[in-house]
Amino acid sequence: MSETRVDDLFRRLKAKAVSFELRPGDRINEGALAAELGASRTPLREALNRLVAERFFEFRPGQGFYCRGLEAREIFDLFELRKVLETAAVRAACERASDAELKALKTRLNTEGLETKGLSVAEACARDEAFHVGIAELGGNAELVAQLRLINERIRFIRWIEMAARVKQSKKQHVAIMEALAARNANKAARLLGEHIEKRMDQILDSVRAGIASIYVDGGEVLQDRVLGEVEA
Amino acid sequence: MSETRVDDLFRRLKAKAVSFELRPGDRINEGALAAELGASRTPLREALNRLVAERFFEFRPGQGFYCRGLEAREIFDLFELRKVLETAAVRAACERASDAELKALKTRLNTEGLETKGLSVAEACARDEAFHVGIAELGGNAELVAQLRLINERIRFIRWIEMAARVKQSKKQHVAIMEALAARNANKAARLLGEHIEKRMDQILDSVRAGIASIYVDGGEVLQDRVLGEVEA
DNA sequence: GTATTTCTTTCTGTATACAGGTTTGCATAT
DNA sequence: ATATGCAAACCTGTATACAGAAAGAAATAC
Repeated sequence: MSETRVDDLFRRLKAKAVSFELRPGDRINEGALAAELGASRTPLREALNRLVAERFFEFRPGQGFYCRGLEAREIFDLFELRKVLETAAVRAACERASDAELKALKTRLNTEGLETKGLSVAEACARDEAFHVGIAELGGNAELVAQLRLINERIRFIRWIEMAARVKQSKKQHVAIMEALAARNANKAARLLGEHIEKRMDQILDSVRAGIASIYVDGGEVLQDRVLGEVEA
Repeated sequence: MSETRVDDLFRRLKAKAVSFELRPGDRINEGALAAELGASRTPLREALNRLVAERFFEFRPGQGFYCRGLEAREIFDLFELRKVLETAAVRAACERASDAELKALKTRLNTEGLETKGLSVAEACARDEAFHVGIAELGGNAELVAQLRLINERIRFIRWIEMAARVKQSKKQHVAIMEALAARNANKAARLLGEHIEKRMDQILDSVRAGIASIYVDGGEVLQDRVLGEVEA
């Protein structure tokens, strides 16, 4: 058996939760959802239990499963945590990465990391994430990378918001980070990366508010498919 | 319903996995384990699925669930990650914690954090963890704390080993860290805490080796119940 | 004696059934 | 009109049943 039904449900449910296609606080009707996804309740509940552990759903005894909320505080903490992990990883990368690895990352950034024109929000965001995860991987700590990946999934919706709303200046910052990393200047790389991630609380608050609006107006699925225009520098 | 059977199984299975009462690589026989725990396979599998997400078990399609391994590399990465999180948290605590919170932590350290004589390994280790988590909580990032707690569970066995094997000098270090924290000296607190956590790779390797021995000799359950003697300074 | 194949047994993967609790809607009373 | 109590519908929590795959054993061929 190459992929089990639980794994399939797990992925599909996570996608729904990441994009808030299931809205914050929504109670899950197991029977209905199982029917919709073409499975029975047993594997559905197994997948949901995994997702509870990953914080995409919560479980209330006697009441079943609920979609995660969208709390500004939680998002803020996750961004801060992301900054902690990524700055530590880039320092480690400055020490540990091989020249070949650094060169490969730089090449990847140049070939697929800088041009967002014509991409969907989801694709552009995926490339942004890929660069950041790419740095983290050079730090050589697999647990840190796994943790970062999980955090990225939980804040992805907010990054979609910011990507769609704001003109992006992150490309230049990415280049600058890459340069500091290539020069193995740990302090500079960590400082640049930290500043790059750092968002002011009210900005996250804005994004959360915009997120809630987008969820309840569009249904949320539209956002990720919006195509980025020429304007973005 | 106050506690569901899945939650109960979840806790009990996690305890077994933390202490390696289920040995690394052991295949789980669902029927047998369910009978042993007085439940049926359905809630057992739900609990196991949560624990897969928390990395205490792994799942191989068509073969079922396996107890996690005990890999030196993974332990090393987790210790490094713990250092990253805790040093970041103590810096945040220096900035954000209230005087009252700092005082309360210091009191707790003095009343229950320093005297290990007569305690079991598990109890002494729990107090050590409590102090570290207490610092992290003052940093004010709930996600970081949750992550740290999970890491602590995954490396608890190694800390038992080290607690049981080595004379502990950590008390003095705890006091010094607490002093730097109370003085809100972020750099010093972070440096001391980082050094306190840092283990050399070969030391972890030793502990992992000792752990594997202990698992297959004692069955592993004995270790945590050993009582600490007078010797430990 | 070793390797290979087949057969048997066992266990997993999932559906379904059923009991008990929870929610919801309605009716009644204040 | 709002609150309270009752009843019906629904949904969750868990056990069990069954099909199909994997592991193991036995037998045969080399």
